[in-house]
Amino acid sequence: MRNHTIGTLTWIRMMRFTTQSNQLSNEFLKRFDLTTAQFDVLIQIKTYAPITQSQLAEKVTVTQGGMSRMLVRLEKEGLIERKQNWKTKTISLTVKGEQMIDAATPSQLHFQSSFFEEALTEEEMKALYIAMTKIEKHSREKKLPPA
Amino acid sequence: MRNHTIGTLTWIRMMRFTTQSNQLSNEFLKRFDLTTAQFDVLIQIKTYAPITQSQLAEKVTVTQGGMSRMLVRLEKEGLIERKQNWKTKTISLTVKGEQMIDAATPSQLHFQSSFFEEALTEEEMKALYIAMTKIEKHSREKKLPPA
DNA sequence: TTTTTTCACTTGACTAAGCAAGTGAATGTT
DNA sequence: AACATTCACTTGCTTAGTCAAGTGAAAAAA
Repeated sequence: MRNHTIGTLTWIRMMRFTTQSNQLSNEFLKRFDLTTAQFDVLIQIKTYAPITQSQLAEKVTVTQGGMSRMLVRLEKEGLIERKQNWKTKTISLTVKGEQMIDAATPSQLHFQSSFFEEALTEEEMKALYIAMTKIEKHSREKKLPPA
Repeated sequence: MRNHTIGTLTWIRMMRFTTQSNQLSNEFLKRFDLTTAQFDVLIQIKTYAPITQSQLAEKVTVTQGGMSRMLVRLEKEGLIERKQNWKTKTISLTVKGEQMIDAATPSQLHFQSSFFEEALTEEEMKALYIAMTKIEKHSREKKLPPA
């Protein structure tokens, strides 16, 4: 089991880190009665409202089905509103939703950054940012190798 | 909504990338009848067997409950065996499980690396590896800030 | 020896997501 | 006008995971 190249080691460290940091983030957001996934969706709505479900799904890398369910939960909690508009549903925040996201945003963004800021130097962070930008873009365009 | 520092931007790119790459990875592993989560668990078992459930859970950053469920599925598929040993259950691969993981490992590891290798230079990859090692370690030790 | 504690694992109720089939309204086609 | 297509969204079934309460057997305490 020494097939592990620098690439595969990076991959598993990144996977472990994201699950770990997601868990901590969820724990952190409990004080605002939100989950990481909900925070992510709400902040997109706040930025782009009014927006349709499919556009929203695209922005957070989720299928339409997943988005449909997420929005049902958020609507049940009274954080968002959906209006039927021609054949589209337009999504926007309720007052309650706006208050929650505004309350949570500063500390949550700060918490997210702290994972990097506490472990890296200024230059390392810049390099990491550039690398992630490239990798993320590449992965969006990547296609499966043939079987 | 311009609270976005380099840290928060890095965070969301990394999150988007990992979900994206997980999805592609799942699609890729379909040809071996596996999911990414299953591959991850099986390779740990192959490396560390015989191992207990809690140790395994720790290794893949999952709760004991989550591991219990995962192993039930893998056992139902006939990929692993669990033996009651004193109060512990010891997990090991079946022949079928061993065959599957051996068949999938080379291409899956190569596929994982390709996300980085195709988008970065040699130096960038090294720097990324070092950064991820630091960050991952830091996140394991990180504690929640006080409310 | 009985009782309590501890420990490894399981389970019920839940969030989150995927895929694929289904629904229902608007728009095109014949 | 009647039928077919497209499009945005929903829904059933499944994997994957969380938390917290529950189980059952071994070890420690009474």
